[in-house]
Amino acid sequence: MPVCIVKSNFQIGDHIVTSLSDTTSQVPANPRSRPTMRHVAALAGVGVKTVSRVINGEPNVSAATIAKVMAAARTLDYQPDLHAGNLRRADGRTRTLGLLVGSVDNPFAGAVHRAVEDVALQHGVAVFASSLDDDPDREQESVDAFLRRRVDGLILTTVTESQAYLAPELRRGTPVVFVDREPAGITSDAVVSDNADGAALATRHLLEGGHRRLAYLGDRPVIQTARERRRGFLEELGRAGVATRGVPVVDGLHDEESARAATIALFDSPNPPTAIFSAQNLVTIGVIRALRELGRHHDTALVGFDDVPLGDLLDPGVTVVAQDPQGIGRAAAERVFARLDGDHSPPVRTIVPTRLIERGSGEIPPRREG
Amino acid sequence: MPVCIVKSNFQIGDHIVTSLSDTTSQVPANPRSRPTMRHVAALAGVGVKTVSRVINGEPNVSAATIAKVMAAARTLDYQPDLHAGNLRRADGRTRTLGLLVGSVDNPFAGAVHRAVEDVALQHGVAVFASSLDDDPDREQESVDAFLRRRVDGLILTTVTESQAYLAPELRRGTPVVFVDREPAGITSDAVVSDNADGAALATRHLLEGGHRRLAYLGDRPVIQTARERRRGFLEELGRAGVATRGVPVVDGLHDEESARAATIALFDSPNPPTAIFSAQNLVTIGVIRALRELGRHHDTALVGFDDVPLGDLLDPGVTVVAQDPQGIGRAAAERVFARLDGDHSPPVRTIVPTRLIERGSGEIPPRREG
DNA sequence: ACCTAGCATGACATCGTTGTCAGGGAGACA
DNA sequence: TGTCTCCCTGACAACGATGTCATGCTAGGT
Repeated sequence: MPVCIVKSNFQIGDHIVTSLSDTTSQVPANPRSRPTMRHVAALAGVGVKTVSRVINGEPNVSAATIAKVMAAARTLDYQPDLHAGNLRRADGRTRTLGLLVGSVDNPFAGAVHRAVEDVALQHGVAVFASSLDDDPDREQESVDAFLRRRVDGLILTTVTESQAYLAPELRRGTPVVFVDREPAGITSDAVVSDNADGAALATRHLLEGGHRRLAYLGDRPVIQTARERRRGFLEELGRAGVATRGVPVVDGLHDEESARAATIALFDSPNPPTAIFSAQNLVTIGVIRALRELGRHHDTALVGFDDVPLGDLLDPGVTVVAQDPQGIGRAAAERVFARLDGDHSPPVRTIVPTRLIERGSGEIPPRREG
Repeated sequence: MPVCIVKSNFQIGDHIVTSLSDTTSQVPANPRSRPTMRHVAALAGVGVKTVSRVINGEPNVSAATIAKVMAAARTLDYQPDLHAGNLRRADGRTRTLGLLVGSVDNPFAGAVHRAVEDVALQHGVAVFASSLDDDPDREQESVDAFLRRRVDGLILTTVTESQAYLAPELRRGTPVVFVDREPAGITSDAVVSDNADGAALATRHLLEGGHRRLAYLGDRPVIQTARERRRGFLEELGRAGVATRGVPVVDGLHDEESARAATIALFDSPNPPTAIFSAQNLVTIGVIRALRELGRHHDTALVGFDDVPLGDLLDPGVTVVAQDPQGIGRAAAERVFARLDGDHSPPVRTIVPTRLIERGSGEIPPRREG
């Protein structure tokens, strides 16, 4: 059937017969090889540049030629090679974007990713997504992998001490937007929640509930947001005139299990806290598990930073300071595209607001004891 | 500062001075342009091919030359262009993989994605991730975008009626692995849960609990897994000798809200079900919300297909037939790499087992009434 | 001193595409 | 009929890298 079409449409110009090697016959020699513009051109009986014009919708091609070329392209199932085109194309854009998040298997990152993808899709841009796993080496490797593939822009969550290694790339004009955590050793656009402020909000909520024996459970201090949240917690206690000496501050919790163990240890002391601020979503879940095990989930207040899936269906409902991962992802992607569209204004820090969602656990009053 | 280094290291060979145009001076003219191998070669005072050898770790380069080239590459912050190399490279691999999932913002897809990424990382392969949104057009566009970027392999969740459009690509030898849903109109590797079997397992569990008035709530029948799960449910009822006439089978539920509404409607009938099988995770959540609103969550049994985040912390705990998204992702990625490594055996269907997790909601006994 | 083998190196063509440019043909206008 | 456009079209170089091949050099054997 395709042979039919070939015969009826195909006219060989002498120059083609003499100049083409046997690897470039009118139809790819074996079906395992991929058709190129030259194959399409030969089959349509036109020059490669004309095929290029048709494929890219350039003007000044006759309707008859367009039809011939489209037919040939369809017959061969031709797909243009974006990267080959890019090599020569003036703007040098790969229409590709690199996204680095904590882990793609994490509700916060998933929402960020989805928002980025939606904005990218409108621009015809594909997204590389990688997981950071809070490993500096993985960060470097991911960024390298992105740059070797010549992404048009980067959206990064980082864990290295300094991102100065990105300075040359920034000078070359590649947009880099930091999400979730602010950059160090370099200035560039950033889209973040106000972590200190959100933590203070959570803390104030507990203080206003009458609690005075609070505890902080959070992630490792190498993580910038963890430091900010701890700062917000402690500063709010200071503002309220609560002595921070003796306030349990447990750092370095990275998953449910460590948070659960830390919580249990906390209640093994003579004067356990009446309220807990857990500064990360996995930590919050670990705390919930521990409180249930201890049977303290109805007499210990809990406010978490970052929302927890189905937090409203638990008993008690989980009060959280929720971030807006969708908003963060969208804003970050929009920054990238604004930069690509020629926005050369100084770097901006976009702060996406957090909000307190009261669901019960944060409204438990202090126990009267001790 | 960089100028210093340049001066001390740089030796110009005559042939370079005469042959290079002004656009290719020893250092990129302005810092916005990206250094190429020619820049590195000029700065190191060697030929481009030698730079290529060093960058790719090919043998037969003297230690001194290697040092010179590395120094030059570091000075210029050179990053090889993977796609340009690919154009000429024998194997034609982009070390890139396309992954299409329901939505990257979905716990099941997140786990699949993460597992795929981990396997890919071991092979030095980057992953494009896109969301399908159960939209056939989006499927086609995503696959096109992947192919134009010459991914080495595809891992796809699909929603088109037929994936025959992939036949030419398959003939060219691109590995295509279908995940979660089986392909139609084409044969290729697939990695899926046994949906009918899992649904039957859930149904049997409810029947063994003594229930006879069951209801099915599921996703749109255009989705292959939705059809399979419904089939498993109905066939199990048949095997148990329960008449399927009059059994409420509600299709087309796509999100929490529609599932919630459908559940409420179900209880608006004279003889509501004593047990519900919800065939998708968002549907399960919608059902839970509805049952709570109606105050029936402690007297109506519920088994969901696919796990629900924090399902063990709810009251009652959510009994589910859990899939193994990690296992699915890993198996799919391993199939792709096996094919890339030359495995030409016939397509295989890998079935990743499901398992029943009893947490309470599925063990509620039937109400005695009516 | 001569030959040979093998290492080290760079010139050149090439991958698939697009930018540039030149040329041919048709129609408009004098 | 002759010119001047404008539209179509294809040859060719170029993008940044690698495969191929030829060449120069050094060390080793006679």
